[in-house]
Amino acid sequence: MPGERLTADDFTRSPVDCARGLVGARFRWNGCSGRVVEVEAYAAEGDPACHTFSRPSARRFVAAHPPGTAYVYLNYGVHWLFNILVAGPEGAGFVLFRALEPLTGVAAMRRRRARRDLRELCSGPGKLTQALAIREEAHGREFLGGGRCGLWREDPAGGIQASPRIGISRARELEWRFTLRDSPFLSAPAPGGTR
DNA sequence: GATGCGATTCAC
DNA sequence: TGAATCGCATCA
Repeated sequence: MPGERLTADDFTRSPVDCARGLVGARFRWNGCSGRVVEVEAYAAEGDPACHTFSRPSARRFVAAHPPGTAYVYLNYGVHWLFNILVAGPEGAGFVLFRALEPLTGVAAMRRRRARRDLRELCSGPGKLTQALAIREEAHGREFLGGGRCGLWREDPAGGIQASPRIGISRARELEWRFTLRDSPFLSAPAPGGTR
């Protein structure tokens, strides 16, 4: 049973707090849903790995949209990556969704992914957008209050681990990747300690 | 206008 | 281990 629904207000703390607080949450998107088992935080200020560091367009996006807005972009010219905009007194940034534990709509996920194993459906930022059919049309959308999409708080039973973010070249020292401990649905094992 | 680089995934 | 593939930033 999902807990209370998340609103834009839940994305007004720091990007790190928002990311950590999302682990375990139920994510629903147009008939599919999953448990959030892996996210990363990116800070608009002082984080060289964040798009805002080198992209004026990302800075314009942050300035022009409210917290809770979807930030979706094409990576490597191949994969759509899904983020949620964070904006508040503690700073702005993004939470990148990196992996889900599939819960409902599994047949559609399997069809879109052309994979059968549950662990191969949403175990990566590009995989989960393909499984849930999240594409560029979601970019800039306020989806938290929608009837078919949204997030619901849920206890991260098992605990949360913090570890370095994946696939970045800058600011590797920051442990801003948050994973549900021992989940078999992660994009990669988490080496970090309990947090 | 041309060049280089990715918050990745999958096949080889 | 390397190809696929393209928007955006940077430079000429």
